[in-house]
Amino acid sequence: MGVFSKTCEYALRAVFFIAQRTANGGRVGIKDIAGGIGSPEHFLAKILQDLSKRGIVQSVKGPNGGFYFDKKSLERPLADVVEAVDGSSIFTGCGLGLEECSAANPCPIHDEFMELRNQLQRMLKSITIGQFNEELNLGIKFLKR
Amino acid sequence: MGVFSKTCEYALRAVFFIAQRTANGGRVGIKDIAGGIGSPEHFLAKILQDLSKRGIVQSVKGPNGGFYFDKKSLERPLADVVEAVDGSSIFTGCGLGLEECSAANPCPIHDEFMELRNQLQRMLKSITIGQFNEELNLGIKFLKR
DNA sequence: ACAATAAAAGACAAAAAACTCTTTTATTAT
DNA sequence: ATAATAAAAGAGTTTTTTGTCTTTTATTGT
Repeated sequence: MGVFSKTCEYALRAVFFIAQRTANGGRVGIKDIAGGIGSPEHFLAKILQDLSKRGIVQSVKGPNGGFYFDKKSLERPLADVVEAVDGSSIFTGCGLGLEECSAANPCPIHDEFMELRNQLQRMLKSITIGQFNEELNLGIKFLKR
Repeated sequence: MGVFSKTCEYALRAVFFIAQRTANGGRVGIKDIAGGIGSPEHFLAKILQDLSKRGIVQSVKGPNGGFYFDKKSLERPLADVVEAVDGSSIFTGCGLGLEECSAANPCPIHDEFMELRNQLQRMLKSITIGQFNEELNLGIKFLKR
């Protein structure tokens, strides 16, 4: 098990892929995206449908249609994608799975975990969807394998 | 989804519980443990059987039997429990789920994630199973709810 | 208007994780 | 030796996650 669900991993990879491919206009189809990140096509389609409904990614149907990001969306932090897919519990939940874990009622590792989660949150809030377009173009960063 | 699997969360809570209850000798039965941490009894039994086979927790059958920790085991780091249950991929895996993510072939968030994982590992290696016995006794830290 | 295209939606199927119940085995006390 | 106890083991079921296939709807170019 990773930090994120598989669904969320696909979502993040897809989001980076779409950003890179549509930074200069145009759209990418689901087949290209799925191929480009190595994910099951129809499964990814569901994920992107959901992100589209939530307004995180843009899409149009029909010929020359596909997914893309507008300027504003490219500035969105990764945290928004993660929260949309996996929920916010990843930033707040207890490390030992306790429902009512809090500073007043802490599990043994409450403090240490809080720090970790805060670091994750800081990181995901500081990274934007469009941030790696160039490095992906240059082949310095990868989304497959 | 948490950082750990549900199975692992139960394991960690159980381990803390057993440590506290057997710090001064004796054993705890599975019913007490499951009740004490709020987990399904038979499911937890499986988990502890596995930890027992791996030598992380000690157990004896029969009357006055149950689970316990010997002195040495109390000094074990939490990382050992986590690795036994969830595997080591939690310390090494790619944040975006890529198989071949590495410094030479990095995903976009490779560096940031590595730091996070290292912090998790440091934390889990520095905390021991028996470390919270006193605070649990005093009712300062909790394993339920 | 019509055909082609591509996302959206719906209904499943497979696999994995989480959970339950029953039987067996080992240990202890009498 | 025997009965009681408690973990170990086995054989399931349920739920969640992941993945597939088909049909529908919206858009575009001719």
